[in-house]
Amino acid sequence: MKGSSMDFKQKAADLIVAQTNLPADQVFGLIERPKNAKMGDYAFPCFVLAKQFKKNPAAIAGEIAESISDEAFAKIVAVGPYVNFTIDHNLLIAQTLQAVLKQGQHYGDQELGKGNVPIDMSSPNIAKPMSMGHLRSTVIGNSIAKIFEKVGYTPVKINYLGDYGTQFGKLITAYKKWGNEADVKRDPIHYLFQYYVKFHQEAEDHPELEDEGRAWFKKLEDGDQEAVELWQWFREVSLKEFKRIYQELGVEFDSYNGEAFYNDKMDAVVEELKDKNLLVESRGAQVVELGQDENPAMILKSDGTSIYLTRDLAAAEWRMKEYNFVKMLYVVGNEQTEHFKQLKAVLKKMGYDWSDDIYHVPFGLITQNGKKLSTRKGNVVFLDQVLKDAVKLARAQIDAKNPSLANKDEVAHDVGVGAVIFHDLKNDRLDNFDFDLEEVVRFEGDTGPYVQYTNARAQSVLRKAKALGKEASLADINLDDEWAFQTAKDLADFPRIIARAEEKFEPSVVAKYSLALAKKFNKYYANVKILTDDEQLPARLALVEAVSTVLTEALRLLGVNAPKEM
RNA sequence: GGUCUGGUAGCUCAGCUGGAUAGAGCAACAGUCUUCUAAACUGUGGGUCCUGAGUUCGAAUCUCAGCCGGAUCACCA
Repeated sequence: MKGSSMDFKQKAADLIVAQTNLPADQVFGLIERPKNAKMGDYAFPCFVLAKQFKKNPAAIAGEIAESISDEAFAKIVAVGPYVNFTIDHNLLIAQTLQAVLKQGQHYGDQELGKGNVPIDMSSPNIAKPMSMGHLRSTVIGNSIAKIFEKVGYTPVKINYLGDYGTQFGKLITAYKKWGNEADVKRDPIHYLFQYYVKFHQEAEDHPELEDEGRAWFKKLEDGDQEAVELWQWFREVSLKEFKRIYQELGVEFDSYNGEAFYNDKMDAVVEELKDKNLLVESRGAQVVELGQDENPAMILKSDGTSIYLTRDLAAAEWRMKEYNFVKMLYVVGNEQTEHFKQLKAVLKKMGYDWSDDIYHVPFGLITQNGKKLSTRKGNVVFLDQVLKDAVKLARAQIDAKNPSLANKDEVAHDVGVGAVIFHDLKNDRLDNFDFDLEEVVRFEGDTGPYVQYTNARAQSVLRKAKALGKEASLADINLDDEWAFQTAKDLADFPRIIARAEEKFEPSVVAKYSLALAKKFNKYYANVKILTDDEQLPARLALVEAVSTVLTEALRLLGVNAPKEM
């Protein structure tokens, strides 16, 4: 934590402790940041001391402020009941820039834990297009993986594909009735999805279709050659399509073990539950009782077939054996909260204490025009289309703003896709939002492109400096303007921001931070002429370089590229 | 109805383990490009922090109750 503002807060706490004999951790906890920067950088409220010393807080603050001093602080004064500390600005700037430039992209790396952390994420269904909902799971999971990696863990990104289940019986039925091979080969997801939607429409008037679907699924389960071949084909072409989109998003997986992978592992779980006397018959089904107020966890339906909880139990056990995880995360919509409660509860009953290491990382629902998206009704927002539109808009923006840019297509991709990803990550995971393309693909204000643009400007300055034969230096830093200080203070916060994002499984913490830092730097840029040739030029360049380093790293943690020009 | 979750500016949202005049972005209006990329910066207007009690020296933040919205409540995933 060397070089961060942690040092200063700790220092302030130490000074208070030495003077008051209050417990160190209490003092540290009480120290806050004044909302108004003019008040100083840290403040210690003296209310708690009022009773102890039987004096009014303002008087106590005055006495404390007068009796302590330290070279780390330019000013320590009492304002009302507060002892306000003003950091030696240049000291903080110098320390922070030193830390960032020396550590480069590793600035902010920490050892908060270690071991494997499987992250169950994305998990689209075969033969269905990826929607904005899958985008959320994908980008949130991807970002959490990067954040966990930065603090010492080894993330394992698992794409738990929806590649099995009764819907494949329906799909086979639909394909055989209305489909043809050429269409599927040409545009697999599009046509397969069309068949699927048509099946549901037709089934409303012709319920016998459902029976046909069930029959085909039975055949699939029994290993019927035609059924298995069709299923494999559907899976293969779908996966190929998904991988294309993942490439667009810059997301890679460590495992594509989907639902089908666990088909042969469920019987063992059912046996285990029986052996442990946890299975009870209820209304013809086999369940695990979870207590008075809880719904029982269904393991086998009344027709004897398994259900997704059964499969998830098998998957959890298998993953424990395979990865010996220290934590396991499921990045799945909040509508499945109950399911994961049950999953954890059943594992606990089975005697697995590692159930406590499983976390459901839920996220809010995306609607369109206020209505819930429904795959079956064909009311979806296709992720593929959104990305295409975003890139196209970004390209138009470049043509308008920077027509001489060299690699326009590449940058348009980074900016367009970056805008979509950033938009999804900047708000609290649990917030619901209504999909609106214009809103998602914005380039101004609190957006990904704003952060990217800020970085591009910083890079531009560094390029120009290099052309002039100037470069950043940590020697003799003496930046005394307020904008530089505010920027440096944010830079110093980066390690703590990452720690908080990890603790809360919350990429938005990093996204908001990147916006705040970009804003501070833009003010600096607007008010300070960086490339003035004086003795502080190397110091200013050090600040610019540090900002670019941290912005780039923050964006990387979000899964967003940071082009050097745009 | 039970459980979970949310209610902050016209809109979308920040506000960390309670602390000093409640903050951004968008939208509106007014400025700033012969000067490091104006995808930026500056300024103006805009708020009963859902309501009511309680805890506290101090509450947007914690507790309880109520109102409103969302999710969910075993044989889909």
